[in-house]
Amino acid sequence: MDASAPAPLPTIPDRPGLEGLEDKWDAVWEERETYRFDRTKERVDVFSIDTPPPTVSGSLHIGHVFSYTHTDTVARYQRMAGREVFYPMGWDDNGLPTERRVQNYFGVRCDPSLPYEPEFAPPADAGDQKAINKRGEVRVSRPNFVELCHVLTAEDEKAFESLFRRLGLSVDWKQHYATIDERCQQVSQRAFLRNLARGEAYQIEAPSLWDVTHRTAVAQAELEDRERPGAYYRLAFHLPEGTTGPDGDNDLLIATTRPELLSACVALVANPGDERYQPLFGGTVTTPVFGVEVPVMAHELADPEKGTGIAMICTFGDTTDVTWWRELNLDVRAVINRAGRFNPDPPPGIESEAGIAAYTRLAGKTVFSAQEEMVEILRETKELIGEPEPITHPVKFFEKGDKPLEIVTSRQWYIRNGGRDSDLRTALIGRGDEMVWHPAYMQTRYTNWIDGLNGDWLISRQRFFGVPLPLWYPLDADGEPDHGQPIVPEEADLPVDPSSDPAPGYDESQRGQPGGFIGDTDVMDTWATSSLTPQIACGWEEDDDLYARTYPMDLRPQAHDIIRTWLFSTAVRSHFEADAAPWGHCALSGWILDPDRKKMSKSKGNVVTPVDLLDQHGSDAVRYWAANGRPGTDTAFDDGQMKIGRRLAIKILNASRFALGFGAEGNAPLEIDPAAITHPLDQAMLSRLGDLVDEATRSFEDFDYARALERSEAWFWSFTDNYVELVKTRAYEGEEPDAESARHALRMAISTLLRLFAPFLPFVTEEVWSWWRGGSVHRQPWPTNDELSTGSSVDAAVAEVAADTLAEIRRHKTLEKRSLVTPVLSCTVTDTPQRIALLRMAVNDVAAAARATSIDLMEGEGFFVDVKLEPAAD
RNA sequence: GGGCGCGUAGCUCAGUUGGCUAGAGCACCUCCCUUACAAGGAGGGGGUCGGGGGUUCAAGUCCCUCCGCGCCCA
Repeated sequence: MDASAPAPLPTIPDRPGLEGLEDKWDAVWEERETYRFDRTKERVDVFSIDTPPPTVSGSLHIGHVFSYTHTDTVARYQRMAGREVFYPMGWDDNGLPTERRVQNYFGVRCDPSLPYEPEFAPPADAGDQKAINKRGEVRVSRPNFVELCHVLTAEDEKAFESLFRRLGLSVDWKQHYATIDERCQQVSQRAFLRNLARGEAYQIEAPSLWDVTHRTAVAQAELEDRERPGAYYRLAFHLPEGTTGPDGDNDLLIATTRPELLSACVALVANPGDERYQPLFGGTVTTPVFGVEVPVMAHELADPEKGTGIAMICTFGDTTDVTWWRELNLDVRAVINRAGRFNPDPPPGIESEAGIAAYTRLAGKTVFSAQEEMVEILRETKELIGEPEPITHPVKFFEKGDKPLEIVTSRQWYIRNGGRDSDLRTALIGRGDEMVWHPAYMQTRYTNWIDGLNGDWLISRQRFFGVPLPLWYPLDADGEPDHGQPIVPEEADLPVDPSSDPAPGYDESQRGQPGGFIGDTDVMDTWATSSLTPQIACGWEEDDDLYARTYPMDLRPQAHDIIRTWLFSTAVRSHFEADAAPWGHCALSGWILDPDRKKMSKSKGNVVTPVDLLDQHGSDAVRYWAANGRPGTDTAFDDGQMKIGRRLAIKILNASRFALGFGAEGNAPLEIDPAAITHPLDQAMLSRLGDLVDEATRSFEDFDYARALERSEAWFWSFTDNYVELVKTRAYEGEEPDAESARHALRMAISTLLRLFAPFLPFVTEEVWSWWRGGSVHRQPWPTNDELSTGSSVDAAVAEVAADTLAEIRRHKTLEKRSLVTPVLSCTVTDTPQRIALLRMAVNDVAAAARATSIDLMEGEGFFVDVKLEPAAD
């Protein structure tokens, strides 16, 4: 194995550089299988990582480099710390972004009712927008569409893999998956069928959030609020003859932002404590224009402060309407269809001639124009009171949509997630306690999200590119489907596509025929598949041996904005499937904040891509910047940090060249013999290095890679500025055994430092390691304090006292504006007896580094250095 | 409106269970070609730690409150 490979004869380059290291070492690592997972290792020795599969149809951006580097530093540490790292890579190509891209690129449209065409070839004019516009879209079956998705995503995946290799991710590239590939579909469908069999998945006809552009249902987790201008319209409802309302007349004013839904009004509602409306509860009023009699109800959710304090309930204007409708057992008066337009016929209850006439003016209109029309009608009937009052208010959108969501009633599939079941909710919140959160406060977001759920997880989508729901429905003698009796496939037959595969027990010719079957045309939500990445990566139900060695996984790294979606849904699936938390740790990375980036791209006319950054600064330098971003913390894009990282890498090259130069001309490998390290200053330095190793190890065990880097870096610069300068003369020309002590200590320090930096700067550390050591630095054991022991009990403060003294002499020279090589004629150091005793052990090194022939030591009260320099030449 | 996070030098940020004169890097200024490194080195200036109050022998750190910024949820 790598770790025990024999050390080669040293080859220290004269002018070491960083250029070309990425390509060189990526090829070597691949060839030597440096990061290959050894699946003979037992679970206890494995560290498995549930890598986020990036959306390949999106563009590569600097955020990928940022968070994936964080994970890689941890992976590399764990590998060196002796765990066998299971680090697969997945690609997320399932879902709407890919669907759009494939449609546009190939000029095709998916039609799930079409049968699969085995001979279908991708259109020859793919990518040629003009030609596609000319010929128009070609309709293809869903399996053919999915094939096209594979063709295009394969290209995208290459770009991602290339970037990630270049970045030096220590991924095992033999282990990979794509969320639309056959294996993932199989896992996704199998998990769904098991949910179904256990009653965790169910279908129901219910109002659900609906995006009219994409014509699909969406889940609560996919919502976002956007501020939109709107207005309060005050409408006059009419009280029964002879009664008066709070305003003392026969009318009852309600304020609404959606007057167009008046025809869908099924009740009015006010807060039970609202004295203005208490006399009306239990009674009825008549709607303006349509003349429908609706009840006046009381409900806690009605806000007395909002509008006139009484609201109209419509089926359905928003999610509160759904709650009221459900809890108050109201009628349905649906008016908006799946295209976001008003139905052709008035809803039940509208019977008056005037009402029907008014509705006819709305029929077929979009929500937007229906509102204009409705307001016009209300003006005509003088039932719009006063002028609309403009406001801005939050409106719910599908996160990928650009029109406000509507609510329509449809048959959809759900997976239970605690949104309607407090026991399950408690259990899922409890799963959060089984994971260690990095940083810890991120768990609050998880808990809060679950606490705020108000329904189960809607997983069916009326889209094409996704994993199909593995279901068929029998058709009765009239050709009507019986949704209550779904037909499921055998697990052995997965994956299935019900739009092209016949239902078990039926023949394809019976599709759509009375007495035959139809396939469910829906696909599952993307998250319904990506919530199974631990099962997918670990070989659930297809490779029990691998599964036993890797699941539950050790680490889920991800961005904090998708706790509510990816993290939570994964916890749901593992809870049901394995009765376990999916991981022991989850690490949430922050975002890249870059207010100036837009400016840059505007003024310079080009966007900085990750590949450009790697080209410009080198991978180690970019990784250095990324690794400085603390767990969970948003970080500014800063190419200044990349320059510093580059400098650090160069410094490592040069310091190593110096430290390893002694004895490198010989015909033997360089040795590190702790017994040869006899000088107190060398022993003190290594003792301090041991402290650093302890701290870096603690930090990494706590997933705080940024601290490990910061401390190692600070230590290293101090090492080169002080220790290296102090021992330089002794190492070059000192007497034995002191000279050998310095040389062995330098080698031991470099060996340790290379390993401490290896997780951050994999290329430069590997390069230097190859000069004089065998195997890959990335397969070496993580350094320990023990291995740095020289068996001495020297007070490590020797190193500080010597460095302090040297610094004073340097300061003196600098303030005199003299070169640091200016000879010191005489020098007297006064310090406390303890410190003088320590300094005495290293005073020869200090004198040599200071260019002093001798240094006098005096015991006194405090630290003072008296220096006389050789007079300047002129 | 609720929850979470943040506010420390011109900039980007460290600062652990409260504990010496609050740190680093970048930027700025001065000096230095010194055989690992000028893609370097030595030094210097720069902060009432967002405001106020409290606890304590001691507060950047703990508590309260206010202000500002960001994210999530209603």
